[in-house]
Amino acid sequence: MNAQAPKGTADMLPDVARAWEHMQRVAQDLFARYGYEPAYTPLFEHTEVFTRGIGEATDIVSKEMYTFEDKGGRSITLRPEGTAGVVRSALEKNLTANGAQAKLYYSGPMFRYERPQKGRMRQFWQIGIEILGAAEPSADAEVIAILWRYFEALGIPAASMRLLLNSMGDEACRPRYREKVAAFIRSHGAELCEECNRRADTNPLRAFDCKKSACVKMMSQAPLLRDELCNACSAHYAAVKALVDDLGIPYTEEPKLVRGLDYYTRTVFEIQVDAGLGSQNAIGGGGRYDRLMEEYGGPPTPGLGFALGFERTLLAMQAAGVEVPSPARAEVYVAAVDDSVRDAAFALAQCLRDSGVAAELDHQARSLKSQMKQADRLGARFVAVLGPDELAAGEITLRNMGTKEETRVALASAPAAVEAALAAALG
RNA sequence: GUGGGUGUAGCUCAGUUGGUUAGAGCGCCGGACUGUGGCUCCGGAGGUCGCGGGUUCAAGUCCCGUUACCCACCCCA
Repeated sequence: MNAQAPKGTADMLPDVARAWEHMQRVAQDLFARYGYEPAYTPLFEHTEVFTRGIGEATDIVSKEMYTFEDKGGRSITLRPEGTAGVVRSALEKNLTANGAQAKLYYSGPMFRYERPQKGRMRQFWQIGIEILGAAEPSADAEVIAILWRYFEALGIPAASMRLLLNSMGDEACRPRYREKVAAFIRSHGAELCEECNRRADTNPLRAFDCKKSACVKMMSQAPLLRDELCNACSAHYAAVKALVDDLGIPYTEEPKLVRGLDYYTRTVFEIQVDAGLGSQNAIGGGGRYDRLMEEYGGPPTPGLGFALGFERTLLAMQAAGVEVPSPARAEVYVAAVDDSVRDAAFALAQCLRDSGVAAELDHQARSLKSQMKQADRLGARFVAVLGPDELAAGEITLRNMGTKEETRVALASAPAAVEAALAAALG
């Protein structure tokens, strides 16, 4: 059989998995301080959850979803992002009934059928938060602050991060603006690419995302939503900016930041870095989606959130020279001198582990020398040597790997002696 | 979906104008006064040279195809 992982997937082996767990721990600790609670929704949903939420015309829905029919004839899709499922769940379970507020965070794999490259996978992991039922600008600023602080907490220097901010408007001003952009594209069709011309009908705002130089140039003269926002959106945006200013978090207004999902309203934001990500640059982003729950048939419920990419964030951390903490695999290595004491060594290791000490021992019947080498490699501070001599005397030889000092300790009180020795060595 | 690059030991790679048993470093295993690590020395294990055709007396080395990975376009986390 073919032992290769499918295209666009990657095994998370110890080095990466350790980083992943570290990132999760930092996230859990930080998010909890802001009052967010964990919530895990299914990895797959009814396809409609995504088509209605993300939007039929988006790249994600139109060409990147893993969609299949299950044995019951339902159309199922592996989640390409996390927000849609969380909002669907909040609606199903009535988490925001009677004006209640829900603050949730999650992490897990997302799936998009794309050509993989640096910082872009078919299965990729995201950590995200969502706050539902909160319409005030302070919610926007809180979510932005969490994302910023999270990257800082991981060791990515603030100076290497760029926070982009924009407002997408709402149902009062966006449709009007959309038509203006569509009209602009049609009137300059000759100078824009084919794709952008098509966008005039499907999703005119995406023309701002086009990378072709002619389009970039032309679109830079297109009307900006900033100038078309209704009073309410304009006031909301101003309030968010003022709050982020007060937090001392630097940002750049990017009127062309439109993001790839249709559900966004008002505030959208993205954090980018330049090093380590190949041709990608966004490590996290999000925005407000005040109409999403209604789109699912629920009551009008404001909400917003962010998602950050694990793989990209790790790349950014590596580019910044961040060392992921990695504990020693063993505090004590139990070495058996020969076969006659292996069972006793095994029992000793278990005893140490039961008392809370990280203990390792050999399972390959290796020589004592090889076991010592192994102990060194694993970073063990002590080796408990158990041989026929020790066993006969009811003792072990405890070797301090740093000082090479050896002391005889009673086997029966080994755990306590080891703990004391470890405490002394560390203190 | 399109384009470019690369596929040789666990890892990083070298393999000359096609020519005898395919190499190095690191890692791994064992040994260097019979029960002891980090340095050094010695020895050892480990490779269908991505896969399939073709050219040739002879191919890791040339040609064709195929596949995988990487990178880029597109888009996004």
